[in-house]
Amino acid sequence: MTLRHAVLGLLATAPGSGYDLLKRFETAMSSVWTATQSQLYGELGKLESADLIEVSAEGPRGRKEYAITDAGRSELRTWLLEERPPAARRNEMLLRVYFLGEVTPEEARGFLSRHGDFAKGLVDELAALEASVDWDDSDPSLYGRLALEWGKRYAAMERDWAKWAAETIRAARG
Amino acid sequence: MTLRHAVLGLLATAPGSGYDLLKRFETAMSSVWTATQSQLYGELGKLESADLIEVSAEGPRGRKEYAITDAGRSELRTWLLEERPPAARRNEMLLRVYFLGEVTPEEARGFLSRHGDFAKGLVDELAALEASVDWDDSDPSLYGRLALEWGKRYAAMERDWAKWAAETIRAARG
DNA sequence: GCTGGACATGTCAATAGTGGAAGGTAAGGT
DNA sequence: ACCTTACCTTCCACTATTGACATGTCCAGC
Repeated sequence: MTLRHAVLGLLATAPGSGYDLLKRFETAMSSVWTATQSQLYGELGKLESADLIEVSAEGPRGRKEYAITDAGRSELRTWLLEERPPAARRNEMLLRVYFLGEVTPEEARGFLSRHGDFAKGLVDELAALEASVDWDDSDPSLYGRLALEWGKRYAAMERDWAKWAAETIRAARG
Repeated sequence: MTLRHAVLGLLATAPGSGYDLLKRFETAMSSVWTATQSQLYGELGKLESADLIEVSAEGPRGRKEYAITDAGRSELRTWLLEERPPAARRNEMLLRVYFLGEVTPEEARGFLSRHGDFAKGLVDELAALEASVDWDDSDPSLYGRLALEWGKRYAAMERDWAKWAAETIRAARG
């Protein structure tokens, strides 16, 4: 039931059509949550049926702009504050690490080194992104900044871990 | 197609029945990948049809022990070395952070503080786990140790980030 | 001998998510 | 006028995942 709340959250920030929301998923939120067209339009229909959102305007080309309702805002608050975010239980990269005993130590180090390079690139990208954004003092940008900082720390952690892991393999297996 | 490779990886380490694998998913791998019964037995059937695994023994209670085939090992290697792990694109906790502007700053700090406590608990748990395990020098334990270290670093990163984030909110909004 | 718990596999219905095709409208440039 | 591009929604087929239910066997302790 998370897509539902992602949509509610986006509409709580500002009303928009399915097409608008799709763009927001593809850009600002792409590293946090994603949705495809089919999923999104389906969810909008369900949310409207449940009276958590409503059509606030209609535009050209059949465009329907949705806005969150009071019931929707209340549902969003409940999700934010009363439900515990489940601990993440899937990580494809780590799954591979688990099975790295199936290849040679050299190959395993190669895998980790590629991953480390990727994380290093990400660190730079996020730093550049942060520098390029004009951080005003409004709420949305404050919380977006917290999320961006999380990304930076995550990427740095993976970069350092990958380096350490490759060295550990070398020490243990050559 | 990741469950497929998770199963192949487990069977590459040691043969086992569906029931065995389920236990391994629930314990050793629970923070890395999960699978339910229905998914697992279904996947075992598909993998057998594709000749990536085979029944290596039958036991009491209809038990079928599966073992990986050469084709399966080759598929596993390809997945490990030639496919790029996709960047994670969903994080429910971060999604909530994104929308924290919908609640008061006090509530937002409460959310982050609870999350920080959770991460702190995890750091301790993982440290205890590490201390309790008898790390011999075999391959599986080397790579399991790398994964465990990742978990420790991840939890520590989240703990520190949550603390920083709560302080940042206090500084900006009180 | 019985019984409860662990072992073991299988099916079903429902929801979540992916990818693509189809069908159409509006606006802007040439 | 024409054409391209962006806008916008809807539908469909497929795979992945969850959770519950069904069914039965073996084994240890009483």
